[in-house]
Amino acid sequence: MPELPEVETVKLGLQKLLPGAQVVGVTFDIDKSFPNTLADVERFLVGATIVALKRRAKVLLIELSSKYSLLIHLKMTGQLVYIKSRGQRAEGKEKRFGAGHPNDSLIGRLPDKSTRVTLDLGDAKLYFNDQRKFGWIKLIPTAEVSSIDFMKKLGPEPLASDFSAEDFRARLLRRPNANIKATLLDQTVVAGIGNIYADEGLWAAKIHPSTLVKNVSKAKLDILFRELQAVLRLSIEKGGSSDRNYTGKGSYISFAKVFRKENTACPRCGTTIIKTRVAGRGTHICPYCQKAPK
DNA sequence: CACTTGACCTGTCCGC
DNA sequence: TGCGGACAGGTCAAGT
Repeated sequence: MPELPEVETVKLGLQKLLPGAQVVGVTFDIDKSFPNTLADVERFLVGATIVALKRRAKVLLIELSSKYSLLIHLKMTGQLVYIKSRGQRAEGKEKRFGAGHPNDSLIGRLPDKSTRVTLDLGDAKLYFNDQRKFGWIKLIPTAEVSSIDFMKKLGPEPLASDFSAEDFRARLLRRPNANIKATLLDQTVVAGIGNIYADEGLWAAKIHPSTLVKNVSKAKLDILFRELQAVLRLSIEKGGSSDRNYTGKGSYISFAKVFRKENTACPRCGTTIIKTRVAGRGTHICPYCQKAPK
């Protein structure tokens, strides 16, 4: 899925389009993607006005005037597509957000078989598409959002102004015997880091992803903290990594140093980047800069 | 308990 | 062209 920078990009894009819009209708199937009851949806979603967009970790929050919020997790292939209704459509009004989608070329012919939920906003529609069906949308009272299981377990936001290198180190060290990549991917340790930014951060800090947390020096953990923040910030600035998330944006992936760069030269030392497997995930490293632990 | 691996789904790509 | 298997930016349950 979209990781923290991608979801932040979705939020920033939709923030310009959704607030003030009224939800006049909803089309969905009650399934794992959207577990709420029809009664709840009719009562707290239909008729409500969108008030604000927020993000926590990789979750997008759409706050409604009904005091409920839509929580959206895009997981691997989730995507939000905003399309002005026919007749009111102006050039460039189709905006797609989130992971790449095989039907991008069919934009304007939604819904399609990957569409799980359609919000009718009167003069526009917002589609939640998710090919692999891992993603979800939940309608939850805004006051209870932070106390649902998923949100409760999340670690701190890595870019929060009060999140320090000391906090970062202390939290990683709660899993001393796990490898550092798995620990970075653990959302209860730090929220929002996924496979791309774990690989990029570890490369920047010259740490092999298989290294046990307890074997990474304090100095290296401090460097990792700084580099991860830098990589997340740069990606947000570039509009995230999703190659097709919304037209003309999402250029971070072209700034990636190792992610999906196997068989190319390490920009630091020239050694060929390799792809391997760590923590059950495809993992990209420079075998010279990132020495494997003994 | 700490940590790792498989499953969840659908689609694509790659080798035979 | 067809088929099997591996893989995909995430998270949870089940396994060791």
